[in-house]
Amino acid sequence: MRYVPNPAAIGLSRGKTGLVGILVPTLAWAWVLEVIRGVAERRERSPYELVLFTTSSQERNEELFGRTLAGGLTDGLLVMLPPGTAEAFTDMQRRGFPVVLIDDRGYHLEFPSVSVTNQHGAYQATRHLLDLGHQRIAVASGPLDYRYNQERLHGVRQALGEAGLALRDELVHAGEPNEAGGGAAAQAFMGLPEPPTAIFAANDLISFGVMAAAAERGLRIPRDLSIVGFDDLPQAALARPALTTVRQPMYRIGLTAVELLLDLVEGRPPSRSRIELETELVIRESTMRREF
Amino acid sequence: MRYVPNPAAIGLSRGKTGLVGILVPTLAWAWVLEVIRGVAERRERSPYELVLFTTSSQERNEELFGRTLAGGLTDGLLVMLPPGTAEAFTDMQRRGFPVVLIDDRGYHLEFPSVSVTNQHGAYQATRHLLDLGHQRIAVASGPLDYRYNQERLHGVRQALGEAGLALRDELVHAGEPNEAGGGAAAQAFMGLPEPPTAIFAANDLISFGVMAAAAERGLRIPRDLSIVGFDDLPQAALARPALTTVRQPMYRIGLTAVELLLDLVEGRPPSRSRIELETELVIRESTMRREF
DNA sequence: CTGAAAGCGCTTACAG
DNA sequence: CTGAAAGCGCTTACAG
Repeated sequence: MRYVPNPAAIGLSRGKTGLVGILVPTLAWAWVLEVIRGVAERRERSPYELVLFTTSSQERNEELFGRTLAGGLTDGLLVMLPPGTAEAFTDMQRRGFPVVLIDDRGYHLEFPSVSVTNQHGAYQATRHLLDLGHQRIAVASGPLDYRYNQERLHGVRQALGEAGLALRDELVHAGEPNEAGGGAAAQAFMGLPEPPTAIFAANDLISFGVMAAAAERGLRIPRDLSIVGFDDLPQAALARPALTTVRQPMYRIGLTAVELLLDLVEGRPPSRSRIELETELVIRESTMRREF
Repeated sequence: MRYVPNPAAIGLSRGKTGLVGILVPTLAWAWVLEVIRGVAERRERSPYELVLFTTSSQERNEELFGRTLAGGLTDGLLVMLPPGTAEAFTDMQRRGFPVVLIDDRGYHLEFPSVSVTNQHGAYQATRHLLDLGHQRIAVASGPLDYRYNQERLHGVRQALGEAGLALRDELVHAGEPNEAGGGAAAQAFMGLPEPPTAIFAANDLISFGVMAAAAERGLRIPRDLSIVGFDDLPQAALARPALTTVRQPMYRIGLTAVELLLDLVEGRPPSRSRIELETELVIRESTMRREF
């Protein structure tokens, strides 16, 4: 009556563990947590439990993961992949172990994946700035070895190109994907003979760094400088001024990714294995018509 | 060479699974995520993996959990316990299964637990308001069947008592622990013949609701009304005005709780089994000297 | 000290 | 259709 089957025994005899894993680089980023929330809530309607793997300490490298995971701890894995750490997972994937990549559809064409329209999002953001009369638009990017940063840069180039403008080298800064990187970018741009009138930042944290650095130099946002971010973190709406940004549907990314993974784990052919979700431009207070 | 032992087989033969679980009511609350971050990062330095259980859908009730978990999925469990759902865990605990409660040391005296100085935090917040000259101080509480809300209320009473003041019934409102509850409390208080000049809210979300409702009525914060919250959510520092609040060390709660759990799981006698962490009053912009 | 066997608690293919 | 047996991949107590 109060019988509870032993999961380890079931796992051993059936060759399935009833666990599904998610591997994240860190839990310190708000958007990672939103993805996990999407995963966890969708998972509740499935018989699988969720194992949370983190890689924030360097010791747990890809080999360790390849082992732990390929060894049969989980039946399938969601991966937010840091660049250059794909080999172990490629191997797992080849042996038929279900792996779904989140937000990295570029590098590993053989993997099922869920990502967002990075290029189109950046395109929309840039169009918004162009529509407001801005011509000198700079890009405060994160590291360009991340595929999605490349895609966002392409989106900016595309919009500028359609307007007959080129993106000059001095108006692109690739640095850390956080406030410090934004500060560095702002400093570089503001030292230019002709500083930009608007900045597209590859994520919201960079935007906040730009805003802080601009404020320090006495620049008023958006009057003196328009800023668009990317992500729509919870802080974006609360910042002063509230940040215009490209929203990523983090929760839906997580939800979609588990659904795809569960299909693979249970042997159902998924309807699509490379899914791209729409971003959305959220216009708030940090952008305005160019007045000078 | 590339041998990877099978966790299910190890688990079956050794009677240990190498997994440790955390059961949370929801992932929608920022502070829950901070606790998880503390747990996950501390866990990295251990051989255990982390299973994330959520109860946000009502279907997964305590019995289901008692079964899944007692059945041997994990070697130990961290529990953020909703009130009145303790029975299954009490049972597990009695049978020697390691369970550590987070933030609920009141109800279940037999459990190891990690909590914060709720009463003292509220005491400090209230003292701060008294020091600013406030005499009519109201409490916008969450549900009083949560032990920590009771403790916070006691802290307020204690500070008022020391100042020779009593907390009158009409100055206590217990409602939902969110913005809506804060709005309702504000409405109740502002309709009073003698409205309060300061409000202690049992959490930050309630504070935000109070602030919004006050703003709607044309009250300026802190000039017309001082507000203190509890939690120090990320939004607290970004709110307008920035919220004075009692900080809970969420990250450290998580970290401390896993350490305690790992001690129990590995049979080490923990140094302390009922741990209370210090809160800290963070004074920002939402409180000021009473001027009328 | 080494190595073969039993056992952990299930599932499933198979004999009756 | 029912029930006893084999097997999943380890660990560990035990025989040699």
